[in-house]
Amino acid sequence: MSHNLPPRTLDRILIAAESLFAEHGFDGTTLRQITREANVNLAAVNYHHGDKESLYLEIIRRRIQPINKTRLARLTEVEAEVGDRPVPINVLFQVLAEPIFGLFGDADTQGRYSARLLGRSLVEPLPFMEKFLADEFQPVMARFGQALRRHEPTLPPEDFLWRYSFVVGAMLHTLATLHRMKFLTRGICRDNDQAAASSRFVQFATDVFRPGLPFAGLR
Amino acid sequence: MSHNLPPRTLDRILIAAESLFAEHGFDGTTLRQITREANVNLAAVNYHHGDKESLYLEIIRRRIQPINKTRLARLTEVEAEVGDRPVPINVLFQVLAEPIFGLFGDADTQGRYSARLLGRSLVEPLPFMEKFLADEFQPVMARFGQALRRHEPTLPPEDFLWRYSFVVGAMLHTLATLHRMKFLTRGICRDNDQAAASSRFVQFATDVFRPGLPFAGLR
DNA sequence: TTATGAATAATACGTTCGTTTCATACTATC
DNA sequence: GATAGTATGAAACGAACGTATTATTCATAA
Repeated sequence: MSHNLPPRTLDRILIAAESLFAEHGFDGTTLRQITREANVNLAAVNYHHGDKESLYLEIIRRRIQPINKTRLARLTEVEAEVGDRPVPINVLFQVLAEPIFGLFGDADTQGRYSARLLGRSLVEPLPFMEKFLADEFQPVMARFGQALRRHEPTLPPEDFLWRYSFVVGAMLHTLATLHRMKFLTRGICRDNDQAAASSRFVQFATDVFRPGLPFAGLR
Repeated sequence: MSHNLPPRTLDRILIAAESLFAEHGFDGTTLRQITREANVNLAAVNYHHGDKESLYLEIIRRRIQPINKTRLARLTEVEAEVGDRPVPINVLFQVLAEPIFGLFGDADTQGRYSARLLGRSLVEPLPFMEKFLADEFQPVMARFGQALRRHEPTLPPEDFLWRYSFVVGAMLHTLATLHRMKFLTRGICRDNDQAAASSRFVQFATDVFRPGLPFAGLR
């Protein structure tokens, strides 16, 4: 009944679990690690969140749902602004990328783990979350794909999808590895540089889909 | 009792473990699954390969070492062919991509698991293999980066590395998800289509690094 | 205050994990 | 054919796993 109480325990579990899942994966993380890190009793996870899979799914859901909601809302906005004309490619990728890269921009360091976990779990989804992810991303991908497709209406779907797959791969890889960008670039690029990642990815994706690139009709 | 001649115990373990690790990850795979799948005794893994981490590292090593060796050899070849001129970008990416995408081309289906496992373990390397991977990829990345850099000599290193990171991400993502390309594209693209993935990726990466793209000097 | 249901804590349960032990079977050399 | 060295098999180890059970504390409504 007392839902007005500060649910400190419940949130501390989510926070601790998120960072541990991001670092060690689902199978590499134990409930004992989580409860120790969250400073709660071992039984608290099962009491509040059910089993381990439910906890994991809840963590993913509470991050990705607001992001996809924002994406759809912004897409509706920009589509209204341009009227009948197609939404510019760079705007489309801003709409797609900025909400999820925005995770890195949280005041604390939690957002880094959120983004890393999303990147990890979207590449190789665990069996128990396949259906959730399919339902969750279907509307976004459908509307976004349609909007992007207007810039390449004559391109065979296969060509379009290959390019799209490469670009999504680049985005997910960035989410999953932005925390060790400095190591990967031998000190040149900074770790967790949300602004750079977001703007550079948008520019990258925009150029990939800019009509008239030589490879558009090569094959 | 009955002992198959060609595949010895040691090899059967490697084969079975590779596919299981590719599907379920390191922590998601148990030695009992592996030995059951390989039809060998549970103790055989520890007897032949030491502990679980050593087995995993050996599986990665025996796939990536020939690939990197081939990459370096081919790079030497093409560099000799062009003399003082830079190696064309598309040739560079052929050298980088074709050996690893070639894994999919094995007669049996084992290569699919090899590629998928490499894609997975190169994105989020397990702690115990960080050093091996760093040593393994250092020569390849150094020589390849130098060769590619000759096409963009004035580009700031940071710009170059961001683009490179996106392209590598696209490649690794392709390796990790090529087995469900049909699902991801709603039936349009085929699963495990090595030829398409390889040639399209080379074309994609070549266009990304083609000099004179608008975003090269935008920021 | 007391009654009551929710939250926390302590602990135990049954499994399964990676690894080890030790006995047995095989293979090649003399 | 005995023997030594290698490989396999059956079983068990302690530790750690996810989850369940039970008891206790706490906050609030009656």
